[in-house]
Amino acid sequence: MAQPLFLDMNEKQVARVLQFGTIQSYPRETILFKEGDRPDFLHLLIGGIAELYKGESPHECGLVLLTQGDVFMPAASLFDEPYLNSARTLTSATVLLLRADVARQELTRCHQFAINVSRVLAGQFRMATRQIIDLKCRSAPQRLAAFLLRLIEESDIPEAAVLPVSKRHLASRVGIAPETLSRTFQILADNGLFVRGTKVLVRDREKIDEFCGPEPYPDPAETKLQVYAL
Amino acid sequence: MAQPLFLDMNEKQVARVLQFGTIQSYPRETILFKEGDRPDFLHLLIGGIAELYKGESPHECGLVLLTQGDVFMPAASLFDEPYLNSARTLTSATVLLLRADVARQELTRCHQFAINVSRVLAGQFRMATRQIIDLKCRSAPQRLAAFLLRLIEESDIPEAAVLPVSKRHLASRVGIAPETLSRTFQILADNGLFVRGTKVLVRDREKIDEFCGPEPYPDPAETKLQVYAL
DNA sequence: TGCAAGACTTGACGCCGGTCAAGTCTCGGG
DNA sequence: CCCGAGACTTGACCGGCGTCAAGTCTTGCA
Repeated sequence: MAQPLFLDMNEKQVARVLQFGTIQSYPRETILFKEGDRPDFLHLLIGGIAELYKGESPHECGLVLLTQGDVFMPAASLFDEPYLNSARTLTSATVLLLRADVARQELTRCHQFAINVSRVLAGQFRMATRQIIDLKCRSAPQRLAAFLLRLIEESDIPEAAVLPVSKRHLASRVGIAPETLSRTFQILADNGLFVRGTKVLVRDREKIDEFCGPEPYPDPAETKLQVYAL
Repeated sequence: MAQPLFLDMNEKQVARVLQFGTIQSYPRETILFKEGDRPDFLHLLIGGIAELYKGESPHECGLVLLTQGDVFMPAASLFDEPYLNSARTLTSATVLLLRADVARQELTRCHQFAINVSRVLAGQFRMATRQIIDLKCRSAPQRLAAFLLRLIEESDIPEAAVLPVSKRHLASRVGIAPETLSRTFQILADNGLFVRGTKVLVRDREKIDEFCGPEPYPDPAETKLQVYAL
């Protein structure tokens, strides 16, 4: 596991953070923590998909999708602030739980760990900034297209991808109603991007890039601040 | 200046970061950097008000307002990533310019600086998260009310405040058109929050808190991750 | 294999908020 | 003192997206 949090740390240092850590497997739709909670653990997602979300059942809305390798909200865990949002698994998932107090201590003890934390936080901040830009500068169809294109970048299949979550969750992540999502797929089909079932397919790259509008997401090759979140 | 970036660092360490640093004063509406630029400097705002924004003149939109003590996008400067957005002064402003390469080196040299960077980034990330929540879970009037209430928290006058920027910029920050802003003030007036000219006044605290909906912003007294941005 | 529950789609409709256009108000400069 | 430009407001209109209500399609399970 090339965990950015442990980059360039020696074995002893890593062992110190992992001390008292446990690996847990959860079924789908398991709540990991709720907004307002005090963080006891630093969560590292090892497998499966999880979601950060806000609000209660009829009015909840998704904030981020987390995939393998992602860290949950170190901003809260590492500085002992209450969570701003809740988290749950969407698929069955396995999580590495590190004790927050141990991690916090390592922050003050190991310089390299502090550097790594900075880098991870910087990456997450840029992700968040991009999402703000998306919400403020793009229409719903543009946001959806941009999201799908990013999905395609990260897939191994060229110019295609598979939806990692249900359309309901996808809608929530993109910030639209599920009904609107369906209709929006039709709009995208007219612009070179097709979705049928869980398969996503680019038929006209140029047209859909154009449709997306500003910032076709900066060249990922340039990005040293690795973040896996969607 | 109680700059969180320099917290608990000794004089020598601070001096090293400040080396080659310069203080600049700019008139209003000066562009400090543009999206896509490579960061040469780490900007610290010493006085005045600045804005992070995205896009070109007719389609631009404001992301954050920065005030005294704020750091501009360390996520970009400290890890040598291109800026995701542009920045400009709104009022005349004075800025401390630190060389990005010097700061980057200090990150790897001084443990305490790395810790401070983590804390600042964590605070900025939580700010960003809150804004995402605002955009996805709140209506325009709720966002505006929440923004004004936060302004009031930070003002010295109890239950009142003065708008720090023009209404056009305020509208842009909240994510609505200037015309909508005007109309929205009337809605807020019916709910206990009055704005006339540049003066903001709470007449019915309970009613406006209720109107704001979810998350009346967590008790600032609890928040150790100091951020001044609006 | 068949049913029931949930996921997804489609249609009708309404409202929030954006846009365009025409005022009014403010303020600095000739 | 008046003018003009820009900030702000007000009104009319419209389109995007949410909501409600029926469908249809999928899937797990008996």
